[in-house]
Amino acid sequence: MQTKGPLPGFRDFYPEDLARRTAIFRAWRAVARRYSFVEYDGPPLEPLELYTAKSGDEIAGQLYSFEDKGGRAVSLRPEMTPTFARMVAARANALPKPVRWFSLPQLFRYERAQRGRLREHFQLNVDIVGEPSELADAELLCVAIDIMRELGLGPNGVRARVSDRRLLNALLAAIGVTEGQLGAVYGVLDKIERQPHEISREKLEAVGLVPNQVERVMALPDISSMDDLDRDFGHVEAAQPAIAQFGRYLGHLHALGVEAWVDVDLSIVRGLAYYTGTVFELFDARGELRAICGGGRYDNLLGQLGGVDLPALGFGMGDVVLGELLKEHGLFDDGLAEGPDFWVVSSEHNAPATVLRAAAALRRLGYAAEYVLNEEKLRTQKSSAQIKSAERAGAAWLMVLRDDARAEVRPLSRAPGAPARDGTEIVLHDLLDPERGFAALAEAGVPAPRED
RNA sequence: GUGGCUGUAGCUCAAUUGGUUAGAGCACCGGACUGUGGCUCCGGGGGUUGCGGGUUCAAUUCCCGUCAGUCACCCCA
Repeated sequence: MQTKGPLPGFRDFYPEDLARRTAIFRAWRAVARRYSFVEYDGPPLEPLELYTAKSGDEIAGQLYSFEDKGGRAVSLRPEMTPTFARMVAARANALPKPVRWFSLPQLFRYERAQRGRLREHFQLNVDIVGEPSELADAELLCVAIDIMRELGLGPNGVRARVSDRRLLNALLAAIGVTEGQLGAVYGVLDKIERQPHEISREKLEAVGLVPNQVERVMALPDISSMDDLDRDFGHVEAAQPAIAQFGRYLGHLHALGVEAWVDVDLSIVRGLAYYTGTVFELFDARGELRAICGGGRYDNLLGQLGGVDLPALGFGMGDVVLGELLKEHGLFDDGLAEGPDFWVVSSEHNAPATVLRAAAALRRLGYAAEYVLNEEKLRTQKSSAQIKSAERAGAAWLMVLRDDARAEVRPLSRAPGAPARDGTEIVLHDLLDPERGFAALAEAGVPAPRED
């Protein structure tokens, strides 16, 4: 039933949903920082021309754009790169190179929603500016792969498919593909897995490739190693620099310890035209979902967008497909319950106000504390019923009041059917002093409060 | 934007060839088990069957439209 709810393609985040999102964000930030990237952000709403100027009308049809009350043509951001380019360009001379920035923007597009593709999503953006070395390319991909590792996904669950446009251009030139045919050939390679080979061949013939050229293009996706490259193109003098460069890239990935994830795949093209060098995509190993992540080197884009001639590379990783994959692998099950640290239970021997004082003291110490939020129940409800509430709330510890001066502290969780364990008695007054309070709780086995 | 499939309680699903007041489990709320627990038992709230029209004595069921979801195409930052 769907009478009211979020707009099509938008999501409500219930606490359990937000907990999953937060888990993804945590992994993103943790790994990015581990590689010494720093976080930035920009406006979610930008001038429309920021996006139409770059690639013409290519994505204009999918922009979530409108006119604001001041008559300005504006758009919710569909991607972060133009904003990033503007910000970097504005301080290009002052920033130490290479620039290593990341961001977690919420992005928007206006198109029909389908699985893994909504009108709104969060996308980690990681970019490096000012470094032409393939060491930077390797570092960048390593970040993306390390995030998979951080989330519990190994080489059996996720594959990184890598290619390089400079390499591909060199190989296509060796085959005899002309500049004018390049775009069409890219298109065929991009779809070669999803489209019958007959169609691919027809399209290649349609742009003027002779049968021998068609077969050599169709064979490019079979190249999966440096050995394959040497075998098929080792004799082509003009292709050697690009082949060697790609080899260095793979070598760095090996040294960084992520080689097990990486597959050479020359059919990885990436849709947008601005990539100039390495390109890569991360996929679930079963190939059931859309790409988890995509990126590469775009050495000319900062010049076009921001007017500064700096090499750059980056990737985007969305939360939607990633979330589906984590759900499939059952990696979302733990750590979702955010219950209180303590549940304070009243007894017939204490005044209700004592419950409030005990909870307040725990909270001042930094613990999350809860109790039955109903005065009548606080006076009369049996402790068994209160403990039942504590369980449902997911509390970690019970503080059962003995009277107005003392309480028993014990862990709530226990094996089903096991008898209740005896707790440790503490003096409530001790909680008012941090030093004595933490000491008393430590004696009962309670860890220090979490800080986050 | 184009086409296919699907819409019944918060969730998963029932309801005879079209037939009376649309049911169950889980979840939620309350209570009992006469003061330290996941069990068990009892009770309760909750639906204009997505919405609107049509056919019919009668529509959850058949037809049309619409909205939403989903899949494919287009596209993919």
